[in-house]
Amino acid sequence: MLPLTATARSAVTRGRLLKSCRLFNSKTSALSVAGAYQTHSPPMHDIPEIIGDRSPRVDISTNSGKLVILTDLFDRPTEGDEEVDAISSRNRYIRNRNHVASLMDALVTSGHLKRADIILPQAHEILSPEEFALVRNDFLQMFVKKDLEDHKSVSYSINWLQSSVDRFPGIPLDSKSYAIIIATACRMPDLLRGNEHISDLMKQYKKQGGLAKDILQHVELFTFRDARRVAMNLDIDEEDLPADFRTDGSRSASPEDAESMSGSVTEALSKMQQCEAQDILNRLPPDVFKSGFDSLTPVDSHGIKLLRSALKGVAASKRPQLPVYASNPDADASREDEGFLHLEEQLSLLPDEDQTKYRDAFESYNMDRQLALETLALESARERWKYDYEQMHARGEVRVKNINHYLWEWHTAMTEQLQEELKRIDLLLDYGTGKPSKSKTRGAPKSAVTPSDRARMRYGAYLKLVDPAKLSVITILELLKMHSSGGGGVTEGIRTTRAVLNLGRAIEMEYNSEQLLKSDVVQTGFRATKSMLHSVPEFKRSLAVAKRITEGKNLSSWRPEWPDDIKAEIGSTLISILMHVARITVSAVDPVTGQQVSAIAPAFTHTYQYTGGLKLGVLKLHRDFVNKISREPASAMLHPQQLPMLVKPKPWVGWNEGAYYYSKTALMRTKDSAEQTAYIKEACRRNDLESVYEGLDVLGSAAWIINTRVFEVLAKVWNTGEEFLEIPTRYEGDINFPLEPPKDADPAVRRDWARVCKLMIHERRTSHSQRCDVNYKLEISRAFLGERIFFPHNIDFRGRAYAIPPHLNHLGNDMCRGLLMFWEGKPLGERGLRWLKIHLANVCGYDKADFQSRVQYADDKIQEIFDSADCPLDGRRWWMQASDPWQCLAACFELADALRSPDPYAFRSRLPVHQDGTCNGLQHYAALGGDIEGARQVNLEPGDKPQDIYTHVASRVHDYVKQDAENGHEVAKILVGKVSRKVVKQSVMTNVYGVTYIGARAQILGQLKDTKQIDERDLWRCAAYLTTLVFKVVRNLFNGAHLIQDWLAECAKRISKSVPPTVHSDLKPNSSMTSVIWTTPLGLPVVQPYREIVRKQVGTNLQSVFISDPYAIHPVNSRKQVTAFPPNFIHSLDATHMLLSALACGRNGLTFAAVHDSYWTHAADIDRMNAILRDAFIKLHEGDLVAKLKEEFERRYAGYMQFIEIDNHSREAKRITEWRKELRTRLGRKVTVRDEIEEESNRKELLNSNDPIKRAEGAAMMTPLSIIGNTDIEELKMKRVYTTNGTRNAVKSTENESGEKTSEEIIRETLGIPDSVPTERQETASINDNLEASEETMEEHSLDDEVDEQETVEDTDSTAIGSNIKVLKMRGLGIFYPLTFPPVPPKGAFDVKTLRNSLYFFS
Amino acid sequence: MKLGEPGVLPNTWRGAIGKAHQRVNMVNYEKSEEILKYLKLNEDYNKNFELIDCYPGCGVWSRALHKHLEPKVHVMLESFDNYYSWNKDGYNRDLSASKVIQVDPYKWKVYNLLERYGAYKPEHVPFNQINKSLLYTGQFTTAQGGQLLSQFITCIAYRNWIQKFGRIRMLLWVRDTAAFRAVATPEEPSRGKLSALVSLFADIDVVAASDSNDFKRQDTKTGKFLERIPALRNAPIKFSVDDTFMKGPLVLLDVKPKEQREWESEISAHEMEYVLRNLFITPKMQLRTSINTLGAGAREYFESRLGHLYDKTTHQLTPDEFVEIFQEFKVWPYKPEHLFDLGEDDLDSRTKRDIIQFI
DNA sequence: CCAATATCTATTGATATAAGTAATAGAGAATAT
DNA sequence: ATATTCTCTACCGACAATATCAATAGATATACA
Repeated sequence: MLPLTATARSAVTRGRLLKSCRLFNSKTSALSVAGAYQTHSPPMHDIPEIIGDRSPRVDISTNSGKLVILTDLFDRPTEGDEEVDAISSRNRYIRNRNHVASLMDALVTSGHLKRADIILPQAHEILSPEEFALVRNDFLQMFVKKDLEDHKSVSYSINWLQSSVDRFPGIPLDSKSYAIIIATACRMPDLLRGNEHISDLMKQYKKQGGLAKDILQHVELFTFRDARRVAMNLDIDEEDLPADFRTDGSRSASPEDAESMSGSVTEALSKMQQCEAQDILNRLPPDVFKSGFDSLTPVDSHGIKLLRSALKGVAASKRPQLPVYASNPDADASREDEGFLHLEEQLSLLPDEDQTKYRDAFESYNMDRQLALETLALESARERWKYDYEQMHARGEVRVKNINHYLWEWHTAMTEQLQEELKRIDLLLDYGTGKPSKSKTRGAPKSAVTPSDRARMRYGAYLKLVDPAKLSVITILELLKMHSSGGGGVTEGIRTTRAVLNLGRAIEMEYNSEQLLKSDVVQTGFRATKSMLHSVPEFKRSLAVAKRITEGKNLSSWRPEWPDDIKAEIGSTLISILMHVARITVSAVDPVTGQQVSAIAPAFTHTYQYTGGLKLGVLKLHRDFVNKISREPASAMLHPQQLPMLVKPKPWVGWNEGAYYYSKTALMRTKDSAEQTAYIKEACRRNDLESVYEGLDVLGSAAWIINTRVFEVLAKVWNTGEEFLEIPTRYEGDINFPLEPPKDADPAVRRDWARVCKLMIHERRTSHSQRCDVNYKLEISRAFLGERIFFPHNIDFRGRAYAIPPHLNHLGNDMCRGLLMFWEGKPLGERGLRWLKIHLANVCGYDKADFQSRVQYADDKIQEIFDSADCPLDGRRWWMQASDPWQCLAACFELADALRSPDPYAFRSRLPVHQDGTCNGLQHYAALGGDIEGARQVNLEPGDKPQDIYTHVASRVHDYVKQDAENGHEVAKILVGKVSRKVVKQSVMTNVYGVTYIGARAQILGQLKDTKQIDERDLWRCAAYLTTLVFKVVRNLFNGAHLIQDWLAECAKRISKSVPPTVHSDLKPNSSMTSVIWTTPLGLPVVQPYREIVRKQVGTNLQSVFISDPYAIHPVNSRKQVTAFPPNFIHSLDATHMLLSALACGRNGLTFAAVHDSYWTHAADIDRMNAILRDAFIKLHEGDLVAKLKEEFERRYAGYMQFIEIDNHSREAKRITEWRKELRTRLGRKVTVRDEIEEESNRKELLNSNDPIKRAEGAAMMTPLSIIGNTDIEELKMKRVYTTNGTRNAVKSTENESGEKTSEEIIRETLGIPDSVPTERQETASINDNLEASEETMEEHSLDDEVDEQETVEDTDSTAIGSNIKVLKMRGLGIFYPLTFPPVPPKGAFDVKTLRNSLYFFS
Repeated sequence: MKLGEPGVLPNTWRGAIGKAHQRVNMVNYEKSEEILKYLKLNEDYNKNFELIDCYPGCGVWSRALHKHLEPKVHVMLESFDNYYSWNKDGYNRDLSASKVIQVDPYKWKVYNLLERYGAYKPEHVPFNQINKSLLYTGQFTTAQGGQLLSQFITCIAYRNWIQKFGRIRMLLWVRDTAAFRAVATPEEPSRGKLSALVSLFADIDVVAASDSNDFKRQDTKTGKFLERIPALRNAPIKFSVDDTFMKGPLVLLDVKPKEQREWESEISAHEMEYVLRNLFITPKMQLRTSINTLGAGAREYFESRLGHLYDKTTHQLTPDEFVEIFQEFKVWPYKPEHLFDLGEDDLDSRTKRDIIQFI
């Protein structure tokens, strides 16, 4: 048992939240990848305290001896495979531990014990003994419960128990197994028989060597009374009883009390919880409203109402919503929406006592509502559908059904269908097997079990875990959500694979939440017990129970993730059922009669697309329904999972403990990588992530509120259905396709026509998606209007933080950001007002001037600002021209309010003000490299005004262009005066991410095209030319950065091609298993997940889907490892910087939010935040991070072998070759990588032995390494040979038409037709004419220019850096050599501390 | 003179050929003559016709064809430098009334231009008879051959491209991998969309094929269809790998477009493609099931009209039955709003804007 | 009860699918010679 | 072992080709009305 984590947390007051969370302690399950990690302890780097005196020490030293190094990741799959093979069962669909464990869980939980019993042997073979013991006990518990129910006895269970010993040798029954039965035996009506059983079992257990008291140790199973009975029955000494069952004098529980506790503890406690809830309900309002907060009343305290109105569920007093947004909510509603905020504002007028009281009540109230939000949202959606349905029927309006009407119909039909399905599953699971049927044919009987029935037996148990009505609601909501959020790369509809997997996952989540809730009941029960049963020993016991259950939960109920194929089967089953029942009325024009006809059609269709000749399954929603969606508000289509929270998120305490209270959320968004998961779990287990947790908690505890005024403007605009900023027009009706070309039109014409049509479809679909997205955002905003909301955060695998709720969060686009502001207001003060103005200038895009100018900018525009604030839509709409219009509008509101308030400095501002890193990636690079020039360019160095790197690069590039132009460079001439900031910006930015020449050129091409200043025919050459220049300039400017980038890449290359010292399977020569892993200064292990993707086909109800087995470990994709490492490393640093800043801000009482490299806080606190974030950056970079990284690599990959090539003409190479030949003859077979490495490790073992003879033996042994001996490996390594001019392209590309002549030229020439253009050219009049014409002119032009180009390109070498120097690669002899890393590039003279005074570092 | 022997074509070509190295060529003149005799082409095409000859390559087939039929116009379209000059200035320099043009017959535009500049001027002949004023041949023996074959067939369905002049017969050299898809009949394993289209719009014959024995022993997959597909195995004329340059499996297909039938005027080939494409996604499923891929509610709607076909699998459907389905589909009120296959639309914003502007 | 066998099923691996290739260029990996 | 061809081309949030068939391995019932 580990000590409780998170206890040493800082002063952040979490009140009861924290208390309850501690119970959710994280334990790495015994089943996770075993952590045979090595711990070295190099000297600790003494890191001085960070930021502010109130800050406790945060250890940001990377290498302080706490690396998580997991070495046995690769062993397991191999063993597992063997095990699976050993099973050799036809029912091999049970593939892995996860599968069998989850299946057992499902079968047991759903009560299909017979089937579970059949599966059990397989579990026995696949699972480890510990795992199996847990699974068996789970089974036993359910079995004995049934036994008691059915036979009023436990004798069957005892029989089963006995046989179990023989059936599963090697896995003795543990104390819990006995405890389970004994505890149940206590409840047998026949007390005597019960006692017999108890003593028999006890005897047996003792015979097995167990102690009686161990049995009673399982306090969660026994009631107080039963425990006493057992003890009495067996003459167990009082002292041997667990403390919980001792009578220590204070016992006062009446028999009734005790009786009420019998039966399942959980049930009883849940009863109590209800009491408590009732109690809260009764007690709360008077408490809350005592001080005259009557306006709170409309939002009653029973969370559900809020939930309903929030999710537009049934509010009995309200008329159903019109299918448009009320753009100006009526006064009442408005009051209601703003209720909490107004109250909060007036709070300061009250005595402290009342304030505290109010706050407590408010938290408690929100806690309840959060519970409701997380647990009842599905019902709420359903209620809403039902309500709409009934309303329409009551009014007789059934001709045109609205969405909710349909959804209700589907839901009811689907639920019914599902129940049928579940009945069938029941039958199959209970009787489907072991019932021999007869047949006349030889061989296996033609059983009545169809293939689909067999499938049912696979997934049925899982399906039974969630209530059918819930299944149906989830299915509908999930599909609608996926439909609107873009189907995963398909233009129309949803990828089937995505749909089935997501849906399967959603069901699993629901099940897990329910289970969690059940166990949570115990906790809340505990709270109730505390208040109600103070002196009863039962209380103590329940405390122990609660503790045991919550602690044990992680251990005993290893709730394994459902395998993907199961998810797919469940998802596809549900979808097929929905597809079967979901119907809508559609109408169309009969092409023959011309009449309007209508019919009932399925709402969903399953079709396919071909992409590149490969099939792709797609689910489509009927277009009539799609139209409905874009017309009607998203109302009850909101997916209730992962909404913003009403209370502070549960603090993070483990790899899946944090954020929401009633569902598990992963701390890290992993990419289905077992490796990543293993590392993060291990790091959590070792409490390495306290700082990360705390940082995320700070981000999560920022309270937000919807900016009502922005919301109103948005809603108004939305309702017009017109295009507005990024909101596209609402299209309805069919797309107006261009006329199909005549049948005999040229294939090219036809192709172009099809392209145009497809594009129009694409456009339409995109704008629909966008509108849906806005719709969702609006709907969420609307639901939470006036509420204090929180965004729980988690991290990606590099540590960057993201808000979990999708659609609406502050990381979203301009609109999302405009809609959100801080809940808490802080008086601006003088500085705050200034920052507010600067912020306004920033969001207008005026962010490249110095601060004073930005302030001036805001002052100058003050009339516009007022106008925008006063009449956002009816005025001059100045805000709309801003680069971030919605945020600008919000800023206008805020600034106008502030300035107009009697005392602007006292104005309580809620608007988050941003400080953005100026090219943050380069900032980190510059700091890493101590690169003075680079540091200046990205404002690490103090300056009077901000440096804009993009402008700078553009001007340097332009200098070159001018110079070349003067020298007669034709392309340069074209470009003079046309190299703008915008043209180079993207490429400079992406340079940090390792953009290639080709990629950058494409970007520049696009930008050039946009300027429209350059002739089409020159675009390519210009882009190519500019790209080389941009690369050159950037490399010069950030030389230090590039050295580091190269160093990082080189390390990644070596690592990803290295092999661990112990190779367990023969590798293909080029496949390596080592991914790049490093630890951020905050202790987060980052594992690059890039591996070869291996997917298999899995059949489902709809189609077969192609999914990967996430538990298989595949060779790394070393290319991806290499190219992604530099950016990932930098991102892991910027994430660290952000979390450090968050930590410090949190501890200093600032509200803090961040979008990676944009940090937000109240205007008034910007100065403090600026100091904090600078300090954090300095602390981060004070140590030599690159050197530390190298150290870490050297430790982490100690003993790894890298594949290098040495000069095969060297003496050593020749000897190695001979040695290999020798080895080959010795082994009598081909030498593998493994052989060679084994030889080497043998040698090492001998050398390290204590036995001198062995040592001598080792010394005498020959391996490639011993051959190389002390020779400098760098000398032996193949050198890159640079030669001028590659011959590569000389031979290539002769297949093209000769020269650059157009086909037309050639044809004319060959046919001897004069150049005069014939006049009969107009003959093909169609949409093609334009196309063709333009094509031709283009080609003619390029022909004209061709001569020039050849000349100019040849003799301008000023720009062609290295373009005709090719690396000639020669193959050497490959050997394995201990992995080493190149020396880190020398660090420049820049002192990172100087940035403390840099105003524009973040600005 | 026999090509393909060392020395006749310089070995250096191999390395220098680039993509053209994939092109397998018929280089046995006698064999070519044998094929031509078997085809009895001279009954239909004698002197007074034009010949479009794509990728003559080594030029042996072209030469044999030319000598055998003596077309009044012989247009050779050869994009690859070496092959081009080989034909123009070398091996085929003496052919009368012939032009070697260095353009890529892969490109549709080329045909427009050739027509515009009068490289060939075929007569328009009604669709009730084969147009004997034009013959189309070529060696489409790269990996793209299959694509071209498929598109040529589609062109027959649309009666566009050269097929707009009438029913133009085509002698197409393709690889076995391309040929076998086109020649399958209902219920044959390789029956698919292409062969369905072929059987609707053309009579196709395997005239000659490589001898499958030449490819048997190789562990590579090359040429295995020669063995597996009866139509190829039983080709009237067999030739050996030694008859080819670049030694690969080769099949000569004789494609004769069918006459235009009445239903063709009602049904857009676009719709036919859609129906075929979707039905052949699940070739072994009954129409009852597969018809649902045609659009929402298809099964229910067509039950009364096509129910008699519902038990058949797509794989079993005959051309006539397809026509029946086309015709019903044509008048289906609830057909999808468009019939495009939206796959492969990685249209970036630039192209998008261009095209939008164009509209 | 066993043995042998016929028959059935699940699993796995292989193969085909569609159908314009609009361009660019250089390194690294994979495959063929 | 060396040469040629094939592939991919910026990071993260946000993963996904499918139908069909042949071969094979494993399970299970068989001789009755």
